[in-house]
Amino acid sequence: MTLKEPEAIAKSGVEETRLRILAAARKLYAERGSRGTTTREVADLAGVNEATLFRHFGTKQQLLAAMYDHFSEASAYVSILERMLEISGMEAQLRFLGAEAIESLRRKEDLIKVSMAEEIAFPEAGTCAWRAPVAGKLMLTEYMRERVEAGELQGDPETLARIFMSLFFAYVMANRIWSGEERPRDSVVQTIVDTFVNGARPR
Amino acid sequence: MTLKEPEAIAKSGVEETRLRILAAARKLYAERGSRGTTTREVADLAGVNEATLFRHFGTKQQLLAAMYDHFSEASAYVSILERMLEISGMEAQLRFLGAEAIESLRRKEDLIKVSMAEEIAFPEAGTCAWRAPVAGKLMLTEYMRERVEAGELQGDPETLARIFMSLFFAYVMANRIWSGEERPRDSVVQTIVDTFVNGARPR
DNA sequence: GCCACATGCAAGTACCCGCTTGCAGAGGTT
DNA sequence: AACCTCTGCAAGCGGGTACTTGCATGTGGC
Repeated sequence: MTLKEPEAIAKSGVEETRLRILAAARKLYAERGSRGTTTREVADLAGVNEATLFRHFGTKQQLLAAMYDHFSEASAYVSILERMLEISGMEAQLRFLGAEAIESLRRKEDLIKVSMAEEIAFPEAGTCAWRAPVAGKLMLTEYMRERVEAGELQGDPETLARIFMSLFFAYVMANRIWSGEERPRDSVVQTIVDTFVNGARPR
Repeated sequence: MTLKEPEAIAKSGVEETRLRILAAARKLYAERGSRGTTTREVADLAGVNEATLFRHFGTKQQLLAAMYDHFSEASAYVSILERMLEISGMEAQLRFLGAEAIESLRRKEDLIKVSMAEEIAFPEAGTCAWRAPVAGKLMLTEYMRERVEAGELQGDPETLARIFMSLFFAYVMANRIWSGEERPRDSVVQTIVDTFVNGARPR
């Protein structure tokens, strides 16, 4: 612990402080929006002095941007796609993808709602929060194109991708409002994918 | 203009003031959220003194509630359902419904986003803003039940209703984020309804 | 021992916001 | 003319908020 990586130890403390602040910001911003949350509250929740918060991030808006950036998980989508392709059978692949989409959306539901509301006032944050879903849609469009060319699906690939994602997007976003009873996740995924692939017409 | 309806003339002026304030509140709240908007700004945009705003609505929160209440159009759904039932053929009915849903959602997109972001901080407003969609889903569930009993569709009616509405909900909400090119509305409706009824599998 | 640095602490600045108040004018009613 | 109601205007109150500053403390590296 003496001379390996000069400022690593100090940095690790610094980094942990940063992370605590970012986590606190996410929690409070998600609950009340960035405008409904004071920097003092964020600092308190992070167990940090307000001055420290400003020394790290400079501005409340820069803190917001840093938060979106840190929690966007844009890279996660690639690994999901890779794991999906290891599964055989289109419907099983789509079910896997749907389940992952629900998990991902649910994890970021709070951020998405905040960014929706603040996208006009603070557009950078909006684009940042949406970066991952947009990337996901691009990859899914490519997948749909292959399915269509293979004769397994029909229609415009981009529209298919959008419809597919819409189903899960709306399921998560509107869950609290529309839900009667909460159904188990796998059953929901099964129903949605089945309807997407086969439609609602009786067979 | 002398003695018909004693305070009607005065009231009409009063009513117009109220409406101007409500419209201004909607515009600004939609742009920046209720917390991001000051009562002074609302009053200015309405061309009204701030004191007048408070004399009308008492509190900023009461203004917000009054705004949701005024713009919710909860009654519109009944007439849409009635007009839909005059059309013959399930797919044509669903296309009509989808087109109306897009129009209605687009008109209220701003309010929905505001209420989404504020539903935790101010739940009453949320329920108020969602009253109309919830009522619409109930009616649509009933419709789906009839289609299923008639053998025209299969599945759980409530789930079918939810899937159907989700498709249009997400289409409007995520339009700005996902859109490549804007497609004509009727074409979009056609594609979505067709996929809902027949699925994406080639025929 | 000394330096560099991250942090806590306390106080403060300069503004902003929701909301109130008192007064005055304008319009219509009786 | 007397009155009532709606409104504008200007000032202000109390509290909050983003952000700053100066100083003290502790910790690890040289």
